[in-house]
Amino acid sequence: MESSATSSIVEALTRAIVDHRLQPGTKLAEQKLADHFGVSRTLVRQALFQMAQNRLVTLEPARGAFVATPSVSEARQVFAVRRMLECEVTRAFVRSATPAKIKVLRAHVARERAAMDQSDVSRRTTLLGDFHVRMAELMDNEVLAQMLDDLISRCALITVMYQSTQAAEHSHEEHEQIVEALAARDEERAVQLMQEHLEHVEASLSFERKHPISDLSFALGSTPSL
Amino acid sequence: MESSATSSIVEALTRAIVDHRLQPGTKLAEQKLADHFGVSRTLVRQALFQMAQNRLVTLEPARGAFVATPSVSEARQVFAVRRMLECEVTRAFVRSATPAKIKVLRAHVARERAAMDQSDVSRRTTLLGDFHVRMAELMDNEVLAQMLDDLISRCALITVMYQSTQAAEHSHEEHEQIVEALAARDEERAVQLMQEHLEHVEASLSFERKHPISDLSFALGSTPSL
DNA sequence: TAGACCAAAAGTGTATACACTTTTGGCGAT
DNA sequence: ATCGCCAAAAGTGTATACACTTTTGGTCTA
Repeated sequence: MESSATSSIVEALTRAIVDHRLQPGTKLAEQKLADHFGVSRTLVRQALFQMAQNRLVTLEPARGAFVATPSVSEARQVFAVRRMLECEVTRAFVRSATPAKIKVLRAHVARERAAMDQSDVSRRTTLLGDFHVRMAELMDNEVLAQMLDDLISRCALITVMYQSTQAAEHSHEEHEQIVEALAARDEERAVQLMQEHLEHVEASLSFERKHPISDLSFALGSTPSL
Repeated sequence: MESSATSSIVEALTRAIVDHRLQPGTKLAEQKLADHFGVSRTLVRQALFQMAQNRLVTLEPARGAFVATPSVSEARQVFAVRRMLECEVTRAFVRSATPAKIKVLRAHVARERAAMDQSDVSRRTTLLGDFHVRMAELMDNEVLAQMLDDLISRCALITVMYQSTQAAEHSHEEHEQIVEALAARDEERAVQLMQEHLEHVEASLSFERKHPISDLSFALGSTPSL
């Protein structure tokens, strides 16, 4: 039932949104998407419904689906939740830290570094978000990991809307510091750094709206059709 | 688009599951539900999809939808997340507490009391869960509130599966204590109580499986059709 | 020229159709 | 009696059809 057709549409659209090839406010017409992916509207509708629950898309009755445009207030709320949740995740991580887990995080940060050096913007954004998901995954708590994954994809959309581009390097450095504190099993420092990191990310958002137009077919042009 | 037809199906099914009129493992056949609600399979499918994302329903490819049967491990994960999140919610609540907010919580606890006294099992279960959602709502954070709402409906399912019936009274008393600590703005005590409360609830789960069969039309019998 | 109005086009919301998969149940063989 | 096998029934997955709503764009009027 959870046919992979629908999920690959979700993934393609999600990537397009998170990579800001589809800008907030863009209309997502069902038939056009269906044509593009070579399927019927049925599957597209399922995908859009699903994405509406993730808040990456908003549905307006009888008017259709649009890439979500999170408000400033929503952005602040998302970050407030992340601070609550991730500080505790950090705390719990230190308690259950093992050399193997630290190694995974170090490897991840190294990949961030590589993406930075290559100025691969899309991959960089993804990896910076994934750092936080990795931590959650390492706690052996699926529920937690999926929750953070949702929150962070919403953050990606917020970031796209509001983040000035040069903040990435700063985020990466803070990730490195956090990993070192985790490796040292310095709980208070790790929590403190995580808290500050999230505050920095939130503070770096500019909260002034950019232009919300975009061409649908162009944005999805490079996507494998189905 | 987010037609209220679909959402009322979701609500009806959700209540039926949370009130354990539909037991975990019950097959949810699309055509039967469609007949019952007087709509086409299309809308039922949308509803089931949505509920699958909330983890109240699981979808097995080509086999259909079933009321979820959360594993013991998933139950523990959900509670672990709740402990992380709700301790922080409690902390933040104390900081932003006002007499008006305390009043809302007291009123809620009073409603719990009433449901207890009337032995209204279904309402009691709902209210005991809602206490935690109320707190989140009072923080003026929609994102947080909805997140907790999701977690708690999963808990309702878990509770149905694993909770011994007499634990409700205990939960209610603990809610009262928590509210008093919040009213006294005693942050550490409130957090401590919340933490213990969630530990008690988790500890009270018996983790031995009950019988998973059920008759679909019967369970939904009292539901308004569409 | 600006604005209101209306018909055509485009698009969404729901139902239905149909292919394909799983389940069911009976029949024959061991 | 039990197991395996196969055909019928039931059910899911996707596409299409059609009614109804919104949008578009042009014409008529002031």
